[in-house]
Formats: sequence, structure tokens, C-alpha cells
Amino acid sequence: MQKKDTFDLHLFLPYLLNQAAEASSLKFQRAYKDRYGILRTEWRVLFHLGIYGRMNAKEIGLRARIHKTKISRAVQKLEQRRFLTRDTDTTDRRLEWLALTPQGRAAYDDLRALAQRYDSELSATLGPGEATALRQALQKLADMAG
Amino acid sequence: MQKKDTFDLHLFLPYLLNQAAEASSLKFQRAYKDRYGILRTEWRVLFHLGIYGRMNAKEIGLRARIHKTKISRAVQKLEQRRFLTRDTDTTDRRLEWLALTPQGRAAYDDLRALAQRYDSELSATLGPGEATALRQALQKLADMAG
DNA sequence: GCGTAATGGTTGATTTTGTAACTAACAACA
DNA sequence: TGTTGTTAGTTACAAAATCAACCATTACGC
Repeated sequence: MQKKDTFDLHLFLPYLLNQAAEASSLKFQRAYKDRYGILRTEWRVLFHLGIYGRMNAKEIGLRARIHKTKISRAVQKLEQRRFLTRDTDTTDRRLEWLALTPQGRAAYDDLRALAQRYDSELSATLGPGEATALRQALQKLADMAG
Repeated sequence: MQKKDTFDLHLFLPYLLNQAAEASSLKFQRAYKDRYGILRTEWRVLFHLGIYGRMNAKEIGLRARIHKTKISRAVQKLEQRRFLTRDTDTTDRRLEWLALTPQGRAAYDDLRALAQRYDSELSATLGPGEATALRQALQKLADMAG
């Protein structure tokens, strides 16, 4: 007799994580898209500069695990929108330092406030302890190399 | 005095969820890509048919929250690879019933075994209770409509 | 210094996705 | 029946992601 197939796709962590990630990103995605016409990689770059200040593309890529071509194109778009400026390093001319313009910072401030509100909402739909436990578990998974 | 910017991107749930989802999908993605040359949507369709048996595109889309154009293209590719067959419904000729071929089932069985092993690995890197708590929290987030 | 390798970043060709418009088939209801 | 509206699924075209090759510059070994 053949063993019954008991595999439950909706408990498979990579699948479940993707579903949750997509569902939870929807609202926020709509916000940065509608308000500023930017894409996922672009708001991520924006946030990195807003939070950490001056950075170069390499650093952002390492921290956010984004491929350099994606960063390069995101930076181009953010520059066109006058959200950031580029500044070649004087001692190593391969490096470009990126920094937000006032407009970029305004957009960041707006979206950050929104993100904070939205994150509170999400945390509230979970229990209060459950939310922090979730974050810890996600950190662990995100940190495993591959 | 201006309030210091305390927003931590790496605690923002949509961001964190995406990072964890990507990191945790990497290994499995490599497997279905390398072994069978298929994409994310394709393995999802394959799994739905493997688990639930005969289905049509609409049902798969509803269950997995995948847009119908993506499904349509995934089905085309899986058909080309001889992983599934299509069968027009006799009473409603708009409907197409999809079912795995023996080759499709073999691929599914292989990948399902891999998924099970991999899921155990992931669960093990978390605590035993932590893994189930994580799944519950993710379910909640995935189920909120938007 | 000079040749070679490595690094930060960009570009181009191909693949994949997203959006909207479309076809074919069925349903509802006058 | 015939007109209108829905539904399942496909296709066409634009937008975006991927991958490799590519500059320009700096670092390394000799």
C-alpha cells in the first residue's frame, strides 16, 4: 500500500513566507507607488540613505542584499527624481557617495511615518508577544547564509 | 531639538518578511531550477496538481493567489515539458482540467521529498515551538486580505 | 614602475512580469 | 431567440529583473 501524500504546501516555510511577505507588502507598495511612483528597490535605497545617511551603492547592496545592477538603476531613477545626489570620492574615484536631497528626505520622512503606522497595524493583528517572536524567527531565517 | 530617527528598517515586517522569504527560498529555488529548469510559478502549479489532483487554472490561481496570466504561461511551459496534460471540460468548454503526467508526478515526488527535508532543516534552525508559532503568525498575515 | 588582478559601478541583450485588451463560451433575462 | 453581461483563459505590448560583458580606477606582486 502506498503511503498517502500528506505534504501540506501551506505549511512549507518558503511558500508560507512568500505568501505572508506579499500580502503584508501590498498596502505599503501601493503607497510608495502611488505617492512617489517608485519601485521596491527604490524605496529600499531611499530608506537606507534616510536611516544611515551617506552611503555608496556597494554598502547598500551588502546591507539589503540587493544586486548591484538593481541598485545602479534604482539610483539613476532616484537621481532623476531629484531624491538623491551622487558625489565621487576624492581619494578613490570608483566610489560614489549617495545622499538624499531635501526632497528625498521629505519623501523618506513621509514614507517612514507611514511604515511605522503600518507596522503597528500589523503587529496589532498579531498578539503583542507574537509580533516580537515573529521578528526574531524571521531574523534567524534571514541571516542563514544559504 | 529634533527627535532622533529611530526607525529600524530591519524590524519593519514587510521588509523583514521579504528578506526571510528570499533567504529561505534560495536553496529550494536552486533545486527546481537546476533539476527541472522551471520557475517559481511553475513549481507552484506542479505542487498544486501533485497535492490536490485534477484542477483548473482558476482554482490554482485562487488557492495560491497567482494571477491568471502567470498561471497560463506556467501551464504552457509545463505542458511543453510534458509535465501535465490539459483536458477541456465536456459540459463547459471554457474550463480546462489539468493533470500531471507520470513525468510530472515523478518531478513532483522528487521535489516534494526535497521540500520536506528542507522544511525540517529550517524548522530545526528555529526552536521546535518557535517553528509552529512562526507558521501560525505567517498564516495570519497571509490571510489578511490587504 | 609595469603588468595583472580585483573592485565599484554601468550597460546591453534576453527573460520574466504586469497590465490591458482580447477571444470564446456560457448565463440571465427580457 | 437575442441582447447583454460574466467567466476561463490567451495574447500583445510595456515595464522590470537577470546575467554577462564591460569601463574606469585602484591594489597587488614583482
